[in-house]
Amino acid sequence: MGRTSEAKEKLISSAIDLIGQRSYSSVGVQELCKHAGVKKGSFYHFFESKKELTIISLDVMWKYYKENLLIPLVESDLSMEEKFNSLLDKSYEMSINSKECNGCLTGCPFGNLALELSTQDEDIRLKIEEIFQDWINCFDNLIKKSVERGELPVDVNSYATAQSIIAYMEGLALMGKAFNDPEIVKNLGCVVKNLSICSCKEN
Amino acid sequence: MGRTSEAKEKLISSAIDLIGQRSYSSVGVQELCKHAGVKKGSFYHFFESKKELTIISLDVMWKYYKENLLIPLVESDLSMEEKFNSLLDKSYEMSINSKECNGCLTGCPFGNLALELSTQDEDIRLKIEEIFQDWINCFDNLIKKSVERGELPVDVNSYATAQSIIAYMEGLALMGKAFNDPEIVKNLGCVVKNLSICSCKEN
DNA sequence: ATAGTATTTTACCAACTGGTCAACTATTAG
DNA sequence: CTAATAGTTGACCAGTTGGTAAAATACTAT
Repeated sequence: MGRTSEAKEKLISSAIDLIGQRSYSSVGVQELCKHAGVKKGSFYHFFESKKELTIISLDVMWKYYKENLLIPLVESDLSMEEKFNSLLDKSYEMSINSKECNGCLTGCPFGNLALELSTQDEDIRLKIEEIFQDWINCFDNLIKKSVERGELPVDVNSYATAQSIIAYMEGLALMGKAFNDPEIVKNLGCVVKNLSICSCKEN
Repeated sequence: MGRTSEAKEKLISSAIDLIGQRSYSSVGVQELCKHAGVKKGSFYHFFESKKELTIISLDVMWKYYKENLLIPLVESDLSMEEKFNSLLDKSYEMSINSKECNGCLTGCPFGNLALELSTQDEDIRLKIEEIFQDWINCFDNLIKKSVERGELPVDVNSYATAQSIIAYMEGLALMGKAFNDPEIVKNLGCVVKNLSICSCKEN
């Protein structure tokens, strides 16, 4: 009953766009509303706060990334090395695209908000932790399967390796953003395979 | 002539404290002044803007880190592996300390501001780029000397390796902060030596 | 057709933002 | 002792912040 609305979806995608390109605190509710073509009253009809919208946006982004990139890749019949190479390629491609569209690298939205807000907002930190945890589990499974297939020695610590790879990818995104240079993301990408091959043994 | 003042130094160290623990945009000029015990008028007597204070604070922090940690370590007679281990230990120690004092990991002040502001303020991004560049050059020299001493094969790309190590350290700091867990910094630290040993060959 | 409801709109709030300015005061070199 | 100067103070600015509340409106299921 009552009328329908696209305001909620429009606000979520505005949040993804604007906060992704800049930061949480540089984007106000006002600007979010203007960008979405929605009045402030409607904002607070659908969301109890800017923080709630941000947490929902994080979920939407993660779900999208996972379903459209991660899962298809994990389920492909590429070798583990090819899978990580493909992921790094995508990373590079997104950097190039970001620079063309916005003039600068926006980096990883999860890493961005992790560094901006982890010390200030425990709810947002927990959401990001949950996302990273899910991400780590994906890679952990991928590496375990790779061990089963004999691509990797049996004594690798798959969990620590998964963590390391994500840490390294986040570090790459950070350096790329700091230098505003997609080539950094490309040139350092090759290291990932070594991380997985020779890094984390069980102890 | 005229009177002397400690206001400038007090404001710089307040900026290092407050912005380091939270973020650039969550700390206002007002709070900075209150923390430093200085009136707003004095703030703008010494700094033309919050941004200028931030850039000066970045310089002060980097100078301190370089002179008190990096240079002594580079000039020590430890092996390269021991040097990086020592650096990671320091990183872990600082995480532990940060958690005890503030209840959370504050991470790397350069990485924090890089992700928060790189897309928004080109002057601050350039200052951070300059700092990272200096950092990379330090590690590059260290690795080159290590090659000369025969600790590393002659075909390593010292510059790319230096970049990778810093990227990985920043990634570690990010994950530690996101999980609010110093043990992440510790457990993944061991990977750094593999990065330098088997990662970046010239091509 | 209409009752009920989901959404939209507008006006509003106090607190705070970064920044300005002119008057005032303490100090120091000559 | 004094004049020039460096530093301090508090009042002020316009614009913005996240958030509220109630009335108006458009839609939808019956």
